[in-house]
Amino acid sequence: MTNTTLKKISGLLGISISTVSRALKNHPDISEKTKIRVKELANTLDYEPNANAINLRSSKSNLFGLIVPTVSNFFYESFIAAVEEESRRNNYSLMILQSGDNADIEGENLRLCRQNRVSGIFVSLSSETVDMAVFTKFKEHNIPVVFFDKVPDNNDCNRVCVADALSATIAASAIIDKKKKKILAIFGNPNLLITKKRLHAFKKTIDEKIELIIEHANTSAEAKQLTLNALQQNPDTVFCMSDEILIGAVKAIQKSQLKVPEDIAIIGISNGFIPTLYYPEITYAETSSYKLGKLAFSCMMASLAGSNFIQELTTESLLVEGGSL
Amino acid sequence: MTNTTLKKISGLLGISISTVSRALKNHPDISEKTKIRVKELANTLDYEPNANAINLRSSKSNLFGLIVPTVSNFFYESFIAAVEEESRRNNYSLMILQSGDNADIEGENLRLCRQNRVSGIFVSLSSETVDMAVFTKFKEHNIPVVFFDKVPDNNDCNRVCVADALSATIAASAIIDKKKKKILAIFGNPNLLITKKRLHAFKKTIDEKIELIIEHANTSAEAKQLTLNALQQNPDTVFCMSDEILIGAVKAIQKSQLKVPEDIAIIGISNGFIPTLYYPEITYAETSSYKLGKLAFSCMMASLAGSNFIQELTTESLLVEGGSL
DNA sequence: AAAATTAGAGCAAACGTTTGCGAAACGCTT
DNA sequence: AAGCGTTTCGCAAACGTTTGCTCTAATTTT
Repeated sequence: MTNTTLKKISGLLGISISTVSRALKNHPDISEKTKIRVKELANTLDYEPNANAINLRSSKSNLFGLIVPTVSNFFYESFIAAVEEESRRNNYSLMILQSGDNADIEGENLRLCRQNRVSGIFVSLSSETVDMAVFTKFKEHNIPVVFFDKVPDNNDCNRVCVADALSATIAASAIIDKKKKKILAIFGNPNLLITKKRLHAFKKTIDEKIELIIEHANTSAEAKQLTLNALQQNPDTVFCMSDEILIGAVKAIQKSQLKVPEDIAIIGISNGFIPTLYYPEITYAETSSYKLGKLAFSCMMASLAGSNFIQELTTESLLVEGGSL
Repeated sequence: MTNTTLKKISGLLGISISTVSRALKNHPDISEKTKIRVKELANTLDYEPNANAINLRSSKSNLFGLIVPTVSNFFYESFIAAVEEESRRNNYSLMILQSGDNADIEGENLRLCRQNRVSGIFVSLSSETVDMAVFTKFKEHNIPVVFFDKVPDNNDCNRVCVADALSATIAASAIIDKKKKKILAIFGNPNLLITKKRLHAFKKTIDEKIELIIEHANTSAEAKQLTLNALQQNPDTVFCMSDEILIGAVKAIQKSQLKVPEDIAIIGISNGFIPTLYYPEITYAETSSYKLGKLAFSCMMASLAGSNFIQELTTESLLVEGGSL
C-alpha cells in the first residue's frame, strides 16, 4: 500500500490540497463539516505527514545529531538516555552515530549530520581527532555544537563536563576523613585533560603527611597489573580515577584475597553502575553522565534560543558511600 | 550563512541547476571543464546535498528506526552498536528511540518512524505492549519489522533471539563435565518466555543424579538475598540465568567470603561484559547481543530485498571459560 | 436595495533534488 | 549544401507540505 498524502485525500474528497492541510490543522477558515470529513478519511487511511516534505518546506529538521566513539559504554549510554528523553519531550528526534574512535568515520558522521540539516549536534571527540576545522563549518551555518566528555582544548566552544576537579576533591576529602595514611592513586592517560584536572585537584587536597603513590594506567588490564605490583608497598587505600581503572584494581585486590575495607580501602570516581556490582559496594564520588546529558541538552536549547554565550558547564558531584572505605 | 544549494551554485556559475546536479554526479553528458568549475565552487561553498529533498524526491529515506525500552542497558548497547555499524556500512542512518517500557511512548515512537518514512524498524517490545495492531500498519506499508529480545508471541513476524535453549544446555553440560553434585540454579521471572526456554533446557540437560535447587529472582537484590539463604544448603555450584541475577549472586558469595571456585563454583549466561569484572572471571555461556545485532541487520536486509520469508533466527552460543567453574 | 463584510475554499509558489525529454551547436559525411 | 550524429546543456515536472493571496457566495450593514 502506497503512503497516504494530502493529495490523495483531497482527490478522494473532491476538495483542494490546501483545504485538506488546513482542515487537519484546525484552521479557522475551514468549516466543521469539512474538517470532520477530512479527519475521518485521514484516519481510516492512516495518514501520517511526510516529515521530509515538512522539513524541506520549513527548512527545519527538529533533529539532533549525537556522535560518540562508541555507544557501547556505560558512561555514554546514560548520557544518551538523558538526551533522548529530553529530545522527545521537546519534539526533537535524535540521530546517533558512532565514530569508533576513528577521525575519518567521525568526519563522515558529521557530513551526515549536515546533509540531514540537523538543528544541532552533541559530540564526544574521537581520540584521533586533531582537525577542528570540520566543526567550524557548523558554526558558520549556525548549527550549535555542544561538546561533552572528550572536549577540545580551545575554549571558544560550548562544553559540558562532569565535575572533574570537584569529584577528585570529594574523594580525597573522604580519604582524609578516614585518616588513611598511604594511598595508591591510579589515574588514566596523563595526556588527557580529564586526567590532569583530576590529578591536580586530588594532589592539592591530599595532606602532605599522607603518603601518595601515583600511577597511570590506560586500560583495565594495566590497572590490574599495576595494582598487583603496588600492593607490595602495603597501601591502606586505593583511589581509582575512573570505572575502567576501578575494574582492574578490584580484580587485583580480589586476586590478592585482601578484605575490603579492613585490609585495604577503595574509593573511586564513577558514574554509579560499576561500584554497585561488588560486595562491599565501592564508595565513589559521583559524576553522573545522566545528569551530564540533561545539562548538555539545556546548553543546546540555550544555544538554539540564540544565546551566543559560549560556556563551559560542569555537573555537580557528591559522595556515594558504599562499604569500601 | 545560509546553506548552499544547487540553485545557488548554478546562479553563481550562470548555468542551469540540472547541469550542476549532473556535474556533481559525474554524469557523462557534462563536459570536463564544467564539471571542474562546478566541483570547485561546490567545494569552497561547502555544499552538502539536502537529505530531505533527496528523500522526498526519491521516496526513500535510507533510515532505520530502532526502538528499545531503554538505551541504558548493557544488553541493548551492544546490540545498538552492531546495528549502527552495519547501517553505516550500508549507507543507512539510524534513529534510536526509547519507549521507557511505556506503550504510549512506544506508539508515539512508531508514529515518528512512519512520519520519517523509515525503511524498516528494529523493535524490542516494551513490557506493557499488548496491542499489536500498531505493527500491522507497518506491514501494510511494506516496512519490514524485525523484533529482537522482547519479541511478540505470534509467529507471523520476523524475530531474532539469542540462543536461549542452547546457552542453557551449554552451561548445564559444563557443570556436568566438572562433576558437580549440588547446584543452585537461579532463573528470572517465571512468566517470561526467555525464562521458560532456559529453565526447560537446563533441567533437561542436568542429570537426575545431580541435586538441583531452583529459584526465581526478578532483581539483582532478590538474587543476592536468595543466594545468601540458599548457601545454607551448601551447593557446590551456582548457575545464573542472566547478568542481573549473576550480579546479585556474586555479591552474596563475596559477602559470605567463599572462595571461587574452590568453595563454590559459578557459571552464568551472559552477554560477556559483567563476567569479566570479577576475579576470577566468571565462566559463562555467551549470548552475544552484538552478534544478535548483526543477525537482526541481515534479517532486515533480507526483508528489504523482498524476502517474504518470515523467520525466527537465533544466534549461536559458546562456552567462555573464566576461572569460576 | 446597494454596499460592505465575512465565511469558506482554491491557486500557485516555494522548499532542493533528480531526470526524461528536447534543443542548440558543432563536426562529419555524402 | 543538405543531412546526420554527437556533445553539451536547459526546461519542466515531480516528490508532499505550507501559506499568502485571490475568489465566490452568503451574510450583514447602511
